[in-house]
Amino acid sequence: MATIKDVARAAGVSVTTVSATINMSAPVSAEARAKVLAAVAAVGYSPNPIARNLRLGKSRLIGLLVPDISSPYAAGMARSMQSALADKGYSMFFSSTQEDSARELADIDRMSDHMVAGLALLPTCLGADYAQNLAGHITCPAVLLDRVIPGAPYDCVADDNALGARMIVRHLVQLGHRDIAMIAGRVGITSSDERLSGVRQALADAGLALAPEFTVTHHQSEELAVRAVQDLMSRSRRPSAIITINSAQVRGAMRALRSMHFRAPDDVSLIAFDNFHYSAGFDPEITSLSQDVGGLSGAAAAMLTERLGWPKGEGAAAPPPPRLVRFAPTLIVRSSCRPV
Amino acid sequence: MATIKDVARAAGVSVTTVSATINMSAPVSAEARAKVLAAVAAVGYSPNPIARNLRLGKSRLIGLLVPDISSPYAAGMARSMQSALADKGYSMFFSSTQEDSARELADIDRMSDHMVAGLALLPTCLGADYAQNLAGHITCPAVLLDRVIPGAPYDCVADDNALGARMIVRHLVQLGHRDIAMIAGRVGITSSDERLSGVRQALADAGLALAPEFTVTHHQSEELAVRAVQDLMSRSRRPSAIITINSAQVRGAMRALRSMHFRAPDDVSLIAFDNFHYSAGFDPEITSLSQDVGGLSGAAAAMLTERLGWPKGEGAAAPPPPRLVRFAPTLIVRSSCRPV
DNA sequence: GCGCCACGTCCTTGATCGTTGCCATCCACC
DNA sequence: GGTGGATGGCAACGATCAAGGACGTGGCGC
Repeated sequence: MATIKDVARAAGVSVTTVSATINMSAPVSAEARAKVLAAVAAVGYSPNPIARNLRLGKSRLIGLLVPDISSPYAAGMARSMQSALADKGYSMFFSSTQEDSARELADIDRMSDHMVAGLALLPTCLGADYAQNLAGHITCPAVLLDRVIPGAPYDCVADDNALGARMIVRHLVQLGHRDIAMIAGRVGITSSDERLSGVRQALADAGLALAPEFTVTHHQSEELAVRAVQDLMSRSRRPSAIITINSAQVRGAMRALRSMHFRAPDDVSLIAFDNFHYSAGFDPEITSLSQDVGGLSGAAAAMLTERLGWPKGEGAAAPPPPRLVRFAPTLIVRSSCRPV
Repeated sequence: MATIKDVARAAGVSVTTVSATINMSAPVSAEARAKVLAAVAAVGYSPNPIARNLRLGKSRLIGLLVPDISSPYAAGMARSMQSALADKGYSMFFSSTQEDSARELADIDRMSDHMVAGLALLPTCLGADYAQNLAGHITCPAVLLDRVIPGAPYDCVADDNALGARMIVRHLVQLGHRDIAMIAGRVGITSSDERLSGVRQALADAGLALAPEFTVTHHQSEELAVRAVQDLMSRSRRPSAIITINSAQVRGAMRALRSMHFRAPDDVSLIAFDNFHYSAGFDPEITSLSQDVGGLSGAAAAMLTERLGWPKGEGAAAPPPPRLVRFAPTLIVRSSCRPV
């Protein structure tokens, strides 16, 4: 490992000159610059980011935390963000927090120890005083993905769930559905809450209502969706359509229907807030909202890097206040919904 | 940020004593230890890993690189490895290389600059002299995931593809299939090559053969699988069963069949080397091999940490030679295959 | 015209970031 | 006096940055 000293020796200049050349932090004569660049090439020098980070007290590292990297939504986010940030010269720290907020906070701490410049967080939203806990651990600019934490001082990118809800409800209502059930997620996760209240509102606008016995809120796992759908479909009065909020629930719903020898859309229509690669492989193919994961990730990366590059100091303009950007989903009509 | 000096001042001892207490690198009296620990708690000290890494020339960081984090296989690996390594106090650097070996090598370099202790790599296996290129960039212990690079000086965990092939072939042959087609992946990726040659061998053992016109090798994308299956199924002589090597190909195969108004297993049986969450949501549910991703990841993490902890120096035993560990898959019989 | 000072440019010396490890020192005890 | 455990001082690790030196140039006063 060649160090800056080796370069200085090879170039016959001081380490400061080498540093100034590389970082363009001070004027260097053309002659000296040429000698330095030649020496850099000759000894195969690449700056040691560890030493630089120590000296500067900051790094070009971004921490990414998601509850479960196995979910297509999180994986898509991770892929796009990593790509976008790598293009801007950032490397990525990663943690799949397994829906465990203690782990999440601990990993944020570890990342902070490594002086990450920023964080991208799909938050677990678990535990009392979650927002406050988070604030106690995050010491750098952060961007929240998918889930809003009201009042938190971070940029946030999210789906336009109210719009998505209107799209879904309009589609179902146009098909004549009135007995609509919804399986939402854990209360307190805004993406789920917004989808639920959006559906409620959209139904109200259409003169309909989401019956309490047709409303399920719980953790969004496949198993619980299986039970929820089995329960819904064994009632004397059954829904004619079921809305789910993510891909795991779609899997669960399909399994539940099959176990009861029901079929979508013959016995019940199925529609989801979340599209995924496999939607098209199901039979029926699942009508679903496609969330703009690429758009979200791009915006998140852009907002984060904007904040990281914000000039500091006396004369500098104040950074923008926390922003919330929403992206419109697209309804992909496939074959899992049919007219009543 | 409290530093070790703050602790030393608060405890009334030297920084050396604080360091010795924390690292247990030298004997410290019970009295001093108590003072140090109290001071650590009082000032809220946490060691600065950057400074430590600089000083020691190594870190507790592991780099993970996969071609595409969106694939369930890679995501499962990432999740398990991150979890296992976090438990041992390692943090994770992450890169989704987008099936681009230049990016892969560049990211390995960046990770090396950050003095990662080890690498976990699901290699792209792309480009001429791939193994040699890799060797030129990897400067720390590494473990290869899923894809073997023959002769490379790294531990490797992989599926037992020969066994998997025998299981698949036995299942199909028992159902009376003789006209079997296989869609493999890019040549040069051992997991694909082994699956193909394993199927060939297993068929040969059963007195059958894989017809050249029923053998497709290409990059393992969904789109190419669509075309391959459309092609296979538009022949005058059609296969009675199709074997695919991964989940993207299953999606493609399902789409192709639907586009031609065929149905599995009525018109053709379908079986896959790779199980995934969504296999059960498909109709038919896909009969597939479940690869032991958890086992693979656990072994990979264990082998890597074993090497990282290997004592160095004169008297120490030599580290083990590169090891290749294979994990047996399980055949999950679902409803996508039927007797001829 | 000469000498001095001021100034700008380019470069170097030396301190520093927080940590660890080598070595010297100190004290108590045999 | 030797031994050995406990502790502190100091120099690194590789980089950046503040301060100041060297040097050439130009303006100005005598």
